[in-house]
Formats: sequence, structure tokens, C-alpha cells
Amino acid sequence: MTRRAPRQADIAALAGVSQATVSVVLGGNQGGVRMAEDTRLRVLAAAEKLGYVPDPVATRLASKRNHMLGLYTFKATFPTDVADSYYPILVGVEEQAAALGQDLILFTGADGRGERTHDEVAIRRTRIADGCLFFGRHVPVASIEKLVESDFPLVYIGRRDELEGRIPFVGADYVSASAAVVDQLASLGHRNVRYVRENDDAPSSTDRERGVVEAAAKAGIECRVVRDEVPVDEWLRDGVTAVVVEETDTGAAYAAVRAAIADIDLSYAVLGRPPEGGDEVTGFEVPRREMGRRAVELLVELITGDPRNLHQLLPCTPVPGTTVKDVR
Amino acid sequence: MTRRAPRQADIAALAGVSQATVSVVLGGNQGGVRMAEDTRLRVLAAAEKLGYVPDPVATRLASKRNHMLGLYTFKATFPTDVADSYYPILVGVEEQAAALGQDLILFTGADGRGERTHDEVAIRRTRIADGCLFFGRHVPVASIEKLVESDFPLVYIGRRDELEGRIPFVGADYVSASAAVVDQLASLGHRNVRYVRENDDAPSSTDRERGVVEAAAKAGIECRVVRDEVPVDEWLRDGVTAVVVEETDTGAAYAAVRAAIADIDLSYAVLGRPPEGGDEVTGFEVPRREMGRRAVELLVELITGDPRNLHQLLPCTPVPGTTVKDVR
DNA sequence: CTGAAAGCGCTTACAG
DNA sequence: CTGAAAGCGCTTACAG
Repeated sequence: MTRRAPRQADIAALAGVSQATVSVVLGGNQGGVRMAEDTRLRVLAAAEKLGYVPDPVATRLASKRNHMLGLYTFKATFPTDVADSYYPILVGVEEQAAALGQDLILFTGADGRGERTHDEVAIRRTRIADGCLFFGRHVPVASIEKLVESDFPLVYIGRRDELEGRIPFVGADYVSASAAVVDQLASLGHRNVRYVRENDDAPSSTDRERGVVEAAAKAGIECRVVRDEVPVDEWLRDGVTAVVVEETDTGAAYAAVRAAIADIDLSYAVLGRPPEGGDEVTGFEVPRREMGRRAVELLVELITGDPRNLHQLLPCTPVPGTTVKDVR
Repeated sequence: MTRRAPRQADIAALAGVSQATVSVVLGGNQGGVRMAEDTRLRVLAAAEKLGYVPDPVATRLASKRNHMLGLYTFKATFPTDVADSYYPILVGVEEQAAALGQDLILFTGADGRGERTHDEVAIRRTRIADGCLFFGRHVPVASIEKLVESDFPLVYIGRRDELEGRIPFVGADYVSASAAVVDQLASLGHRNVRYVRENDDAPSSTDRERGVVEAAAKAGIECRVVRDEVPVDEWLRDGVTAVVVEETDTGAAYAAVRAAIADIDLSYAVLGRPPEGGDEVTGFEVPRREMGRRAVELLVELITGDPRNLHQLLPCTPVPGTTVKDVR
């Protein structure tokens, strides 16, 4: 009983015109072709009667456009471990895609064995969509470069500096946000602080560190950077009064710091938001949802051909919190 | 600089064979075509030399299947208000889709104005995938019926009884799980309880109520059902010792009950899990992730043609909890 | 055993 | 004003 989905040829037969005419009518007559109103109506009626829906694959092969945006993540799109940081981005992406009438293709497994291989083939698959959003701490440069060079529209969610800035992105301004946190520490009298970060270099980490280091230098306070360790006893000996910790999607550094200073009277702040609850923790809010929205916006601009700003950095919202004490 | 990507015709020219031969060689020779090893090697070498990667759009147009599964939700796919109940399902869906080498198309906006209209046209769009998952408390019967009648493979996430059982689904066995909760109450000596549910009829609600009512009858205990109200004073006068409350994605009923009995010594249980935390609350865990996984599995079976079980009900995991006191 | 033809469902340039 | 042809890059029957 599987009735084959109707195609333009079926409509053509029913309306008594050629398949090409059907295409012109249903395509909204982009070419400005002159067309008898009567023919147009007959075609439309036939299409409606048959319940016609264009085949997006054929549309794309013939025209280069199918109103689908890809979303390629370098881990699962719906990760279980870092849901908090991913989900808001997805919400924003979906919101804006819907607003612009675009469907979303999630590029999941795809190699047929469930193994996620980020090789060229897997990434080239994204070409099924009109353009693609990419999301992940790191970039498989070689594969992405081919895409970029072939002028395939793509946007990274998160700042990227690979390929000499040829990768369009929508990121968060971690430098300013991190600097603001250090400024707050300085204004409350802290002169000797530590910054704990994870040992994984990605722009989001580098930017945070840069903001911290620059702000500390400017304020004239000491701020050493430590990676993946929390030598609390040493800090206390050295007269440290506050610790700032990186937020990553795993939350590892933050968890380590919290555990280490649980029973100690030390001010602390996080460069982002703690994994759960913790409204009182000093830090800032990453505009994830807005990033998702803007990334879609930029991608569609890229597809339609008049992108405004290829590299966007969105401001984070400061969260004053109460975990940084006044030590003046 | 946009260099056209090499295609099979380019390889054919280089290897001195026809384009079709290239297709056969690169396609792994599925048809069991006999082929001179020498030709095969020449084609492979040429492909390698040109850095050939197949165009997925053309591949999918030529072969009937496109290895894309649709996901149609009747609200946003990534809702902000009910994220807790949706997200695990999405995780399961993605997981299994990846395992089976299927991409996912999220049907979001799609009418070009961002307005979500669940009319026939919107739902018909799902045909662009090989099959589609549907998810939502209610069913737009007419539209779904057309899909089902045309043998388009689709699976509902959640039990459905519309269309005389012709809608394939993967749901949760709320009847048994709810009955088990009442059994626990009975075994702890409760003889007079109340069941609070929301005033919205969907299979997941109906099933819970049925489980509660049947178990109460069987255990010989009194259990009145109330919709959308929590007359605590009346209950206390009537000698009620425990209250059972429905869990829905909004969590409205549960919140109302918790607020009403906050300062009262009344046992309570929830037919599901409370919105956040609350590990101690008696109830059960809905196997959402597994539902997502199995729904994908069933959908792919439907697509490939040999579905095992068109109507699956998965068991929920009981959560004993500590909010039901022993009143014996 | 191998290659050339037809076709997947569309769009777009081009005749009439 | 309208239709028929060519083509997007592949796969899969089908000749030889």
C-alpha cells in the first residue's frame, strides 16, 4: 500500500502541463516567467490535491538550496555529562532556525557503525545542508579548511583563530568578562590571588586566562596561574586571599577548587557559572542561548550572501555574587 | 579560489573508464559485478590522486534511502520549561541514531515565518526523511492518519491508541508502575489515599490513573481521584493518610501538592520523579532514554521492512523513597 | 566480465 | 507566454 510520494511529474500529468512548468509555479516563479494565471491555479490545485511536498535532496542537487541548516558537534549533540552548557545553545539554535524557517539536521553517528570519526568524509557530509554550525572546543583544521576553501557556509559557535581568522564564529567575550571579575576582586582589596584553569588549550580557556592576567597586571595585583592543581596550603602560606577558577563544560576545575577550599575562609569566583545552583557564586553568565541564535543568524546571512560581521563576540552578564569578601 | 570538487567523471577520465565503472568500484561493488582487478586498482589510484569525496546529496538522490530520521515535536524540540523530561529522550534518540548511522532532521519552524502550525503541510514535510519520530501529549489525528495510510514509517514516543492502534509507538508502562506505587502504600498500611492528577487527558495520564485505581481496588483500599485541586483540610478530616500525585512535564500538580502539604504529616508519592532533586520521594523512574533509543530502533526496522513489535511498553524503575511512612 | 544508458526529482537556461 | 532539454552527481538495472 506504500503510495509513492507525489512528484512534480504527477502534478504535471494531472494539470496537463509540463513538469518544468510545475517547477516554475511551485518555485514561486523566481525567474519572473510569464505564466497564464489559469495554468498557475490548475498547477496549485493539483499540487494540493496530491499533497505534494518537494524532495529536499533533489532540490538541493538541482539548486544548491534546501533550507536546512546542519549542526555538527564534536561529541554527542545531546551529551549527558555536560548537558547544562550545551542545552541553552541548542535552545537558541532551534529558536532562531524556526524563526527563519530553517530545519535543522543533526549530524550524528553517520559512519554506519556508530563510531564518530571526524575525518574528512564525516565532515563533508554536512554539505547536505545549505550551511552548517560547528561546535566543539577543538577544530579538525584540515577538514574544516577544505570546507571553508570551497566556500561552504559555516559558522563556529565559540571563537576560533585557526586558519588565520577565516572561520566565521559567534563567541563570548571571555576576555572582558574575566577581566571584570578580577577588577571586582581588586576593588574589594584582594592583592594576591590565584587563577586555576584546566590543562586543555582552547580559545575559551586562553581568552579567560588572558582577561585574568591582563586585568591583574593593570590593577597591580599578583595573580599566578596554575593548571590542574589546587595547592591550598601553599596559598595560605603565601598570603593568597582569593582564588578564581575556570569554568569548562566538564566543571572539573571548579569541583576541585570547591572541594579544596570547603573548610577554608578564602574568597572565590568562577569564570562562568557553577554547574548547579550556586547563584551566590561570583562570576558571569555566558550568553549561550544568544550565541546559538546569533550563530544561526550569521549562517543564514552567509548562505544568502550578505554577512554583516563574520566574527562576533557577545558580552557576558556579570554575576556579582557573595563569595568574594571585602578584605580592605 | 573555489576549486570545484572532483567527481566521478573526473576519476573516470583519468583512469580511462566510464563514470559508472567508477561508481561501481568506489561503491564497494555492492552488486557483485565482476571487475578486472587491474581496472579496480586504476580507479582507486585515480580517486586517491584527485582526493575524491562522494557528494552525499547526489548519493542520496540516486539511492532511495537517505539515512535521515525525522524528529517532530509538537512544541519546541528543545523546550526551556520542560527540559528535564525531554532531554533524556533526545539523548536516547541521538545515541541510537548514531549507532545505526542515521542523521536526524529536527522539524522546527518550517513555515517560513517561525509560526509553528501543526497542519497537514507541516507534518507532511517529515517525508523528506526516511521515517519520522513523533513526540507530544496529543496527536493531530487527521494529519498523522494520512502519513500512516501512505505507509510512511513513523513511530510515536509514548503510547497512542488513536487510529485503532495503527500508530506504532514506544511508550512506558505507566499502568504497572503506578499500580506498584499504590501496592507499596497498601503494604505499609495506608487504607485511605487520594490521587491528584492534572486535568488534561493523554494516554500517559489515563494509564497512570488506571494503574492507581485498579491497584487500589485490588488491595481493597479507598483512593479517590481529584483533578487539579488539593483540598488538604478535607482530606485530613476524612482520615486520608497518603496522597499520590501525577507527574507531567510541567510538574504543576506535583508542585501544588508539595506546597499544600509542606507543613503536614502526610505520606506522599509521585508517579514519576519530582522535577529536581528529591531522590527520597517515592515513585518511579520513566525510562526516557531507553524510550528514545527503542523508538529509533523500531523506526529503522519499519524503514528496512521487518518490524518486530509495533507497540512497545517499557518498564519503569521503582524508586522506593522515604516519603511514604509505615502506618501499620 | 565490462561499459553505456536510464533514472533519482528537481532547477534553469533556452527554444519556440 | 509556455514547454522541452539539459544537467546537478550519483546508483542500478541492463545490454553486450
